[in-house]
Amino acid sequence: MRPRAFDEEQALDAAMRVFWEKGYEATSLSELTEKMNIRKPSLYAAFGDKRELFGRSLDRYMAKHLEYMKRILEQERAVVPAFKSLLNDLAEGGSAGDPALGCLAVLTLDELAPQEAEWTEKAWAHQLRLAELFCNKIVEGLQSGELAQGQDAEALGHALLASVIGLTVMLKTLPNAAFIESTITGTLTLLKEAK
Amino acid sequence: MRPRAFDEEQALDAAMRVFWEKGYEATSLSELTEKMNIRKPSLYAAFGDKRELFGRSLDRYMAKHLEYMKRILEQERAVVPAFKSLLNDLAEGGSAGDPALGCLAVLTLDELAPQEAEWTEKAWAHQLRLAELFCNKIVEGLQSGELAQGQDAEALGHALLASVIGLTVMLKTLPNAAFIESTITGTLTLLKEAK
DNA sequence: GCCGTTACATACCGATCGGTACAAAATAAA
DNA sequence: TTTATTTTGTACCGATCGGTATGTAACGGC
Repeated sequence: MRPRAFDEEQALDAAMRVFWEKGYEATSLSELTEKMNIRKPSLYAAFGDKRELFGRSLDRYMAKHLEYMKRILEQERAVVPAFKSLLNDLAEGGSAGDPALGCLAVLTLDELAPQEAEWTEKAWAHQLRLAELFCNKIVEGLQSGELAQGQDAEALGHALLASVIGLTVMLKTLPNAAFIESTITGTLTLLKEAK
Repeated sequence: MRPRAFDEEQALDAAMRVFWEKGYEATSLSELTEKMNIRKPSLYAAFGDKRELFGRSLDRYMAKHLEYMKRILEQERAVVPAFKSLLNDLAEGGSAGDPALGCLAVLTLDELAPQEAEWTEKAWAHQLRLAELFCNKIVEGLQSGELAQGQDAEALGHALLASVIGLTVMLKTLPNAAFIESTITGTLTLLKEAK
């Protein structure tokens, strides 16, 4: 039989990027086929309809994003420097190199909740995984003695998640660097180091 | 001449509510006219096109929202209880009584940035006003001696803004109350009280 | 070579999108 | 009561939306 003339993963990456930039509603089939460089029947044969394609794009995004966050937190042993580099990395555009892109999972929550339960639940599950990541890192810091005792790891992890989400949204408008830097400084005071 | 058969402010409120629930792209003229209870020619005569109507809805939202935030922060003299009640109020749905509604200004940033510069700048200006509100409140706390000295009011104010934005997005998916409570607890540790 | 099967590009579908032409209805001014 | 002016409801506009029917091109198996 005739083989695919396009690479499926590559096309999916292109679709993910468009959804990431524009969100679900503002993304048209025309733009998708253009950026994916395939025609509509090929798209429907390979990915189903627009909804299904978005679902797969979102899954792909979250998998990559989770790995990315994990890697950054693991690169630094110490907790505070780890979160510091995570926030700074966000401010510099993260894996995509563009701070104004924001986060597809956050955009999904904001744009599609509470109407599209299936996707917002997926996107929220991703946030829960991030929260767990953060909490674990903080627990490490408490056990190693880097962080001052008596802090609520779960509360701090959740608060850091909220901060990361907020910072991501802020960055979409490209506010001045000083504002972002100051926001990061303030956020990091959440974590009290042992003296 | 023939007078208007509808109340303009009331219609604008209805429009604001629809945009608030669905965002700009997912809101159709049909739904707008239905919820505003007017026909399309009346809408266009009174508000211009969809873009203009959204602009006026956003302005109205931001004005109300800013007043609302001001009022909450002013109700409590002390800084920490003030922010505590602000965050709890957010979690209970704020002025609209529905946590899942989120914030129209945040949705505008997330959905329309960086494509629609005019609106994202407006929505960002609103965040700056909120940041100033937060910073001022913190400065008060530092001057009154409620807060421990040596804290960076600006950094904390900005970090609180990020937290509020993040929390707002979280609430759109109605996660369980314990998670939210824990997030609020963690966020409030940003503010260190004098002993 | 041929055949069966699959992917391809073109051209098209009904529905809905944002937006408007038009004429009837309602009022204030004269 | 007439007239000038504005709003209203209906019915419609071209464009674009997401999605598909159809015929042809490109391959693997034989």
